[in-house]
Amino acid sequence: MLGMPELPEVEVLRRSLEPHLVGDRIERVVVHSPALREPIPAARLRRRLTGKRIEGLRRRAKYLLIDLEGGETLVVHLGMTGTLTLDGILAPPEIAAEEQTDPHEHVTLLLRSGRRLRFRDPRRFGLFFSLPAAKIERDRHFAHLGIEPLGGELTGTYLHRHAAGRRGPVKPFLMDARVVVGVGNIYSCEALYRAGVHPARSVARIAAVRWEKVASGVREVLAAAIEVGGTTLNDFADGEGKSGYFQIELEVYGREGEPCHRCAGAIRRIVQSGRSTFYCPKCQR
DNA sequence: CGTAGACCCTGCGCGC
DNA sequence: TGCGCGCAGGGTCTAC
Repeated sequence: MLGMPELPEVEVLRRSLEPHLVGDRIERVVVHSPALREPIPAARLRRRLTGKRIEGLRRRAKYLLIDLEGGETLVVHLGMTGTLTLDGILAPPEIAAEEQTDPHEHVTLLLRSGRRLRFRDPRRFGLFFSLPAAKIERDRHFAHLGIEPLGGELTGTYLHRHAAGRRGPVKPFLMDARVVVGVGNIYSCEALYRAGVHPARSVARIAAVRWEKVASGVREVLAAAIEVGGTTLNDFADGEGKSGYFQIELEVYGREGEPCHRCAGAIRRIVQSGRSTFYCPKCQR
């Protein structure tokens, strides 16, 4: 399985759902199985969501934020295997036919339009809860989060400054959400390949010019993935129920032993912080 | 304080 | 062919 919902996938989902959801209204909240990484607060959701109009969809890091009339915000995180699909006109027949018999469907929101917004997550790494919009910034899921990678703040200078006083390798540093959000395992590998920086290189040993390349590597690989519609995943489906679709070409991730597209040398795999890292030992120093 | 590791969970690929 | 094992991993919490 290559990849999972990372920032580009969530952003693509947001864009695809927004025009269909805004203006619709949540008629009923049905929680089929509350068991997730954190239990779904069924009673609160029923109380705060029922009857509310959907005002807009935002994204913060990999969280999808659905703003509702009255100031409540529905927070959805897809974890590794979560999907959010809108059925009715838009869902593929096999999903529509399953109705609520799908054992992995955790929540169904019945909308006034007659459509249903379904959240399913077999591996249960996702999150589904709500809170007042005004409290998001102070909520423990959001309070520590760093900058958005595509908001214009991600520069070499920013990374260089945040690396000061730190010692670890650059790849886990890039994945640290306190520094910059939304850079997961796949895209951190791809960004460092683009930048020509070795994933095990200490952040204390990266010069300003190279930090600039790391920053642009992150920005460019994420922007490219969003443009293409997110990387394809077996488990991922966009808001209209299509499973995966187009895919940006991954240069290193999942390509251990295969030839580097630039130098033809073998891509190598190592483990950092318990996670697979792929890189080209010749092109990345 | 900064970093490393455990944990949550199930589908799937692989080896025997 | 069938089965069992180990890997996949974001985010939060705990341990050092």
